[in-house]
Amino acid sequence: MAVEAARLTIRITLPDGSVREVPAGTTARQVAEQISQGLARAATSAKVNGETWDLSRPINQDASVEILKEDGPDALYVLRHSSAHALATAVRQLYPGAGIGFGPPIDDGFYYDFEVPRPFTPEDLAQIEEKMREVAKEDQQFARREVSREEARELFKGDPLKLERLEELGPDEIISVYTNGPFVDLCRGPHLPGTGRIRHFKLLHGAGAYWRGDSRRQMLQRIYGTAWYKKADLDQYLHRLEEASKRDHRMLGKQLDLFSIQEDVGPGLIFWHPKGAVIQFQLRRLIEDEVLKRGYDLVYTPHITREDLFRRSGHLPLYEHNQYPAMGAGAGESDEVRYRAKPMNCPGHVLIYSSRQRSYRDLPIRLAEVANVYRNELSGTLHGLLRVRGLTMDDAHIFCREDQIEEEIFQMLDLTDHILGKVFGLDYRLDLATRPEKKIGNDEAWDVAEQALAKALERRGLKYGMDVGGGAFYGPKIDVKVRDAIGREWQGTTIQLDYQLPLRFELEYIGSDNKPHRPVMMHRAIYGTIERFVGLLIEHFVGAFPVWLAPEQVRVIPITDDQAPAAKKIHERLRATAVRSHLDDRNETLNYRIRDGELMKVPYIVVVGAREVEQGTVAVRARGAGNKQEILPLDAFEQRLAAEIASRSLVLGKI
RNA sequence: GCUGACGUAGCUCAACGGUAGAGCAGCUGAUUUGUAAUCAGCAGGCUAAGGGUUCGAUUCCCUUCGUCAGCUCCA
Repeated sequence: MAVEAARLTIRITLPDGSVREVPAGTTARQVAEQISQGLARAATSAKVNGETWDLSRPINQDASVEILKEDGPDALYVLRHSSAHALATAVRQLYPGAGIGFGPPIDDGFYYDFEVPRPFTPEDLAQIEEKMREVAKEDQQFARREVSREEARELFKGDPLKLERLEELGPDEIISVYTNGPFVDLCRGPHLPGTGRIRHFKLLHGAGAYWRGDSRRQMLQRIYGTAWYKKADLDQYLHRLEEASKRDHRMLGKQLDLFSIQEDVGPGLIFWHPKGAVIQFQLRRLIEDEVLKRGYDLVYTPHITREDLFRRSGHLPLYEHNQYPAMGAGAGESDEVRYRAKPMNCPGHVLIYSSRQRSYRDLPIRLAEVANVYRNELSGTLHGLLRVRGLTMDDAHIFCREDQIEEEIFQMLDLTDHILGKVFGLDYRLDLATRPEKKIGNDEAWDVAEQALAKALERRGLKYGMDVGGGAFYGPKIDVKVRDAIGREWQGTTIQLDYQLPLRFELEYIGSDNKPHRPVMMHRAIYGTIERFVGLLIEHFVGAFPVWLAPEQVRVIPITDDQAPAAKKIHERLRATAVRSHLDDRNETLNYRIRDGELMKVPYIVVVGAREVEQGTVAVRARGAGNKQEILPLDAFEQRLAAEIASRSLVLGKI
């Protein structure tokens, strides 16, 4: 204590490496003012020894200090955090009894959760936004204060949600509260100097949200908003939201006539129209060809099975909430027999494995099946193709010896990269998901399994994140998150290790020691599900598929009826070489038909006029190329097209 | 499943509690087109379904189904 008191000055190191000696207790704002008034005005917060701090918080020790202006993610987080407080301030003024939950900054914005007797209506939101503008105009200063636990309890005695949070703070944690105008919040901070810096914001929507994210607890009313330092940034963000909705696969699916979901049949069940079915067909072909090259065998298994199978596998009762209820027995069977639609293929593949004796020489056995399964997903979670109840998994199960695990995982990661990275050009991110709360099997087995996955990932030199508690109930997994063009992440590929099913089904192989051993089992799906994958592809390509995947690859358009027979011949010749060609000889203008072809995102429009018929050429218009057409002999076009399809080129016109 | 909003022609959208409309698509005819919408005519609806209030309901209320956003869950 005596030593500290003796230190009247501290050393502040700035980003450029320069050092300033200032009195202890100097704030970042004072440091900024020393540098320049302009910097002080532009400052939003500061990085003190790597932590984001309020400008007004006294610095009492030697520190590195960086003044944060309005650019950069940290400064935006501060703005949005303060915006959340301004929102809560407004809500508290309009609804004095409102309980306050959490109000954090998030990507692109912020939210705050309120406990109110009646949910907010859109009109309420407009009114709240108005009030929030007043709060911003008043430029209420944010004041940070550290308080004792007792003091905090007193401060928030009317806020049960805050009290609950308060009691979770550890004994060593600093309890800080922030005050702006009439509003006090238990909050770690940091904040802007005042609400006056919150200028360009918009409340987006309200929604229910469970307190603490727990569906057993009360539902609070969450208000989402976005905030930016510059008006241009706000406008750009709102514009981006609009653009994003234009590439929504549900809308494009309708426009391009790819698929439908019909109320008469039920939610989450997909009708693949001819054009969408083409895409599914190509994906099936691709993966089936590829796994055959990689030593898998294809199998087919029943869609319904006796429910005892799922009892033995452990799906019942653990996974029952996701399964459709049991249906009755087949004719002639006992009334006590029940059947279930399969939610997963693993038990079926296990039965193929166990249908005969296996030798260590047979392993690994890799069984693949592009199969439909049915899962009774909660209605509120369904979302176009991205979350459905009738799923088509490109599923496979690998049965192998312990010493083969790492190599098999390694190979699966290679297959994943081949399909996602090379063929489709998608960026993806890996997560290692560990044991969940609801699980089967003991912790020792989980330890071994989790380590095996980590080892394979590391051997491949892949970066991965941890998803603690995110594993399947039967084993840990490596999940692949695919980012679509809008930036949202979806789980696609999944690679799962499973020690449980082999145990439950008492799987065996005869080892070189002539004794029975238990194989290890792995589950994996590269696309994840065809539905989700196609949905992602639609959004990724904005419906403009590469030629090999395009439902309609070529549209042949005769200029007048005189060329219709010749155009028909060209179309039929293309179709005979398995090119997906369509003839558009409708009684419409050329412009009309070109426009229609472009809107349907057909890669190549082949125009046939009198000159082309005479010379045996075609006038090819590539999608999106405007009126830059290319005239070439039909043979040459055919060859180029064939090469482009065969190479699965992602870029139009490139082989 | 939960909270809220929404559901009108094939699609996108209008219509104070007072006879349901438009554009596109479709059909018929004219037109025969050289690279993003030719013209005219016609047809298209138990306003998601069911119940209620009312002289009268697309409009107000209730129930069910579905969609959307978010939460929870998940491929």
